[in-house]
Amino acid sequence: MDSFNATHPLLPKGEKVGRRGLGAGALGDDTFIIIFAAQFQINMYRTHTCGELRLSHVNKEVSLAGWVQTVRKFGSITFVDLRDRYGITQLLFSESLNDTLDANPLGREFVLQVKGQVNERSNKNANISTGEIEITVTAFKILNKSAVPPFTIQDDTDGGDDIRMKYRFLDLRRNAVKKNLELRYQVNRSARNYLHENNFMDIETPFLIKSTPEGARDFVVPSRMNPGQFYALPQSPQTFKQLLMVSGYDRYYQVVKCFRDEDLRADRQPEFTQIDCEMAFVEQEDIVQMFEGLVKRIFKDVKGIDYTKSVERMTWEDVMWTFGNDKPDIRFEMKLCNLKFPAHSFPAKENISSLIAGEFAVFNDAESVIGLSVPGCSEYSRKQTDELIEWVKRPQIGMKGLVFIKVNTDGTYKSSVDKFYAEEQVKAIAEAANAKAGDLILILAGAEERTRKAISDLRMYMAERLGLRKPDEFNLLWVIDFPLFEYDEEGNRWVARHHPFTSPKPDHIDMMINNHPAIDDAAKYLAHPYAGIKANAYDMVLNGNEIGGGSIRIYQRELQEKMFAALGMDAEEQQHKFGFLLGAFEYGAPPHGGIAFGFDRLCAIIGGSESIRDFIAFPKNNSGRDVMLDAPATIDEKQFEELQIKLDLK
RNA sequence: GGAUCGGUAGUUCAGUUGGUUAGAAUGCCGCCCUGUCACGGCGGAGGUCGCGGGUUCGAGUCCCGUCCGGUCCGCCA
Repeated sequence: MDSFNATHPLLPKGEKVGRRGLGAGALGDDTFIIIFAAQFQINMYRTHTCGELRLSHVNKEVSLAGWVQTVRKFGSITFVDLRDRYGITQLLFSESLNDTLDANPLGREFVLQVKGQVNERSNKNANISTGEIEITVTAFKILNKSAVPPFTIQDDTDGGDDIRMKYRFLDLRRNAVKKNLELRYQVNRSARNYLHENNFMDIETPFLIKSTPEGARDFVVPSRMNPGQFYALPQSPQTFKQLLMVSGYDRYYQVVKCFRDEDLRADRQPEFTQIDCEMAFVEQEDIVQMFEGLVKRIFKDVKGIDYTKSVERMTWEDVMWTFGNDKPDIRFEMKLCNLKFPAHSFPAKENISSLIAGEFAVFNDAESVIGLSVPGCSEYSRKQTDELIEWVKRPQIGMKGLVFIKVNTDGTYKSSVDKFYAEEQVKAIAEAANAKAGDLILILAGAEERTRKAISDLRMYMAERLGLRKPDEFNLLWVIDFPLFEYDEEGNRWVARHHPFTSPKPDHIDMMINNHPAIDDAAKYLAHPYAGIKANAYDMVLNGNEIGGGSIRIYQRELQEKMFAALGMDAEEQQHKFGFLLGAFEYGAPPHGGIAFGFDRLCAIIGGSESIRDFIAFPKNNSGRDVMLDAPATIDEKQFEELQIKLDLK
């Protein structure tokens, strides 16, 4: 079995192993990055990695270890591609090893150690970095066999998502996944370097904390030592980082797991990672500048992009008005034309509904009528416009129909409402929509909230169709001045839009304190003074994705109590849930604020992918399951007994 | 909680209006091959058509239920 000749030393005589780089690189030096590792002598198993050898190594005696990618038998010689994390090196087994190979056949994914000489290839392969050389094997040892993998370990694998997730440890061997994890690590390093250089301190906060069911559902963990009681896993380290500010650690950060027991999406996992940051003695402007710097640094370090332009800022009202969405993609224009809207939604805006005055009942009956000018689509065929109509009728969008106006290049107009409006009127609408010759104007009508969301979705859909969402283009945006409150129609109460620790704009504090929160009629909520209170909150948006959000916090006990009260929490409940924080605010809490970035999502966007699962080593599936572990699972009877818990499943 | 698409060989998929023995590619196994690198050539094995029920002379195909997976809505301070 053992084809490796033990009497042969692994290495040429006199050469020492392994101390050249590993210690200095991996342990101490901040400049250590992935690619350098390939240049270190590794250890007793190998002198080089599979991505390392070049023409300059010719004639060297080396040993390599890795996985068998392919075996190509060619008469009496055999080529083997040996793969490790760093690359692929071709091995040549010549005729003299045939008998040994026959006795010890190699298969895909076998773990192999070889010793041999580096030789220049007669036929070079320009596709791989080691393509100019090969190893003429003198001895080999099968370190471990492998079962035939259920899918091919190649860039273009034949495996589907399901099987790859079940065998994720094999999937992770593939370049396509590996480069995503490398990118994730680079983003991590870049962020940590930037924050370290700016005097931020990484402080760990606990994972076993108390459940405070505001917002998302908590994951809970039963306590054996305290029967009947439960820990919760943190949705974020929010209160801890605020306490750290009270403690004087004025610049804190953590790359930290957060947990939310809500349904999943392609870009949502039950456990996910945030770059969580907090600063003391800051105003919004300090945060904005510091963390623009962070994202720009990541662009520079990871993508080599110099993001020199200033980051745009828009208020929440402006983005909702202009794009219908609080995380607009501003890589392209396509601004909305608000033809009709309820007075309460955007008080400062002039109503131009006279433009659509006429006999068209759909517009007349609608609360809102919003248009969108799509560049260069006036030539759309009947089939194409029908396609768009079908698209908005899908249940996810839920509109009843779609009105379009073609602004022809010859200056004429053709619309689906020609019989209701004179050409002059159509022209006026087109001008209001800022349409140019050759554009196609799409108009939706209906209830304000739904229509605004639908037109925003349509805007993204059209941009996608037109190829305007370029994955290699990055456009940052700060959305500021969010509403402090949001009305929860189901619970018939006001809830914090960001979280209850977010401070109101100073001018709006009076408004918050002097208006009782109770409201009987949900329909009245938009007219309620709370609807107009703005928060010191900000989101960072990248290419139509919210990548980070934060706020300047409340740091005075009295104001925090008013805030809790506004959310319907009486003094007793406040004390029970957040007594520790209110107490801390009495002992010299400094003004402070912070931000948290969705690390997985940031990596996915920078990596040009829609799904964050590609950037997580061991992700959960759509139902929150780990299909590799088959978790969650039931637990032993003994464990239930220890916890003093009895199941009573409905 | 809801909508929608899918489940056929180890894997990725095709499979007509319901009709003979369910196919292809790839992977796997065997033999041949001294410059391959998506090697090539010849041969072979491999199927509970997710599961259960129904309609029918006959079901991979139609119907009902169920399980699993993808995407989305609700939800995600």
